[in-house]
Amino acid sequence: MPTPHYGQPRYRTIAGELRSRIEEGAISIGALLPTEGALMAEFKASRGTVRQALAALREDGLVATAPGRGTFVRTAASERDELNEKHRRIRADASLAAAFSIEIGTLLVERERIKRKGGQTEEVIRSYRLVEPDLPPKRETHL
Amino acid sequence: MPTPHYGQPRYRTIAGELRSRIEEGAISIGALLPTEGALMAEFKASRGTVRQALAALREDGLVATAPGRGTFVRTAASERDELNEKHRRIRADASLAAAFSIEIGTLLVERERIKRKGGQTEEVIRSYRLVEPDLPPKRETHL
DNA sequence: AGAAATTTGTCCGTATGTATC
DNA sequence: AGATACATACGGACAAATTTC
Repeated sequence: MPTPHYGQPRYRTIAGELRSRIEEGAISIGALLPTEGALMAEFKASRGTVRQALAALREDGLVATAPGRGTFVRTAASERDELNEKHRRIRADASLAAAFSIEIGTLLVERERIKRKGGQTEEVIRSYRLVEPDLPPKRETHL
Repeated sequence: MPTPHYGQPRYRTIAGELRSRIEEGAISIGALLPTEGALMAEFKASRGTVRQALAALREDGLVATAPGRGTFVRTAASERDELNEKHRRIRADASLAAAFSIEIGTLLVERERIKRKGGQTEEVIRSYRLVEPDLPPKRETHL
C-alpha cells in the first residue's frame, strides 16, 4: 500500500488503539507495551510509522521509552488524564507583576490544566501570558 | 554514510546549527526557514533526518510549521528562552487544596518556569504536584 | 477559477549503531 | 557473548495544503 491517509493517518490510528488499551487497562501502569517489531507485525506498518505513534503517546506523557528496554505505561489505566482545561482572565498579583514587569492588577490570561489519574489529581499546571499569534497570517487570496 | 552517531546524532547537529542562526538573528522572527529540500542539500542529509531536526526545534517552541507553507521562526532572536526553572516547596492554598483534595497547608512541589524572549517575559508556567518517578527502575545488574 | 509548482505530511523498506537484558 | 530492543539514517513514493501563475 502506498500512502493513502484519507481519514486518519495510520500512526494516529495506531496511537489511538494503544491509548485505548492503556485506558481500558489491557496494558497496566508500569507495564511494557509491545515492542516496535511486534507492533509492526500487528498493524502491518513500517517501523517509522510505529515510532511516530509511540512518539505521539510520549508527547502526551502517556508512556516513556528507554533504549534497549522498551516503552512503558506512565499513567493510570482508567480515568486517565481528564485534563480539565480552563481559561480565565485574572489580574496580576505581586509575583506575576514582577515576572512580567507589569503593574499589579494588569489583566493576564491564565490557563489551568488539571491532570487526574483515577480520580486523584496528579498535577496542576497554570500558565500565564498576555496574548499573541503563532504563525504569520495567510496570504490574501491574491490580487 | 551508514549511521555512525558517535558524539551527536546528525539531526541534533542540524537542529543546533539552525538554532544558532535563529538566535544570532540570521533568520529573523516570523521568517521562513529554508525548505526541507534546501536543508537536505545543505547538510547532505535525508529528508527524515532534516524533519527530525525541525521536530526538535518545534518541541522547543522555537519554530512552527504549516503544511504547504514552511517552517517559521516563532520567538525572538537574541536573549531567547532563558527558561529559568525553579523548584520550591509551597503549602497548598485553598484552590490547590481543593484541586488535590488535600488539606490546606499540605506541602507541594512547585515548579516554576519563566519563558523570556528578548528580556520580556513571555509566559509563566507553574505546576504543582506531589512526587513520583517516571520509569520503572533498571534491573539490577542481574543475578 | 483553475492548473502547475512548491512544500510539508505520511508511509514504506532497509541498514547500521547503541543500550539493555 | 549473544539476543533483543530502541535510536539514527538513508532512499523512494504518493497525499494534501498552499502558493504561484
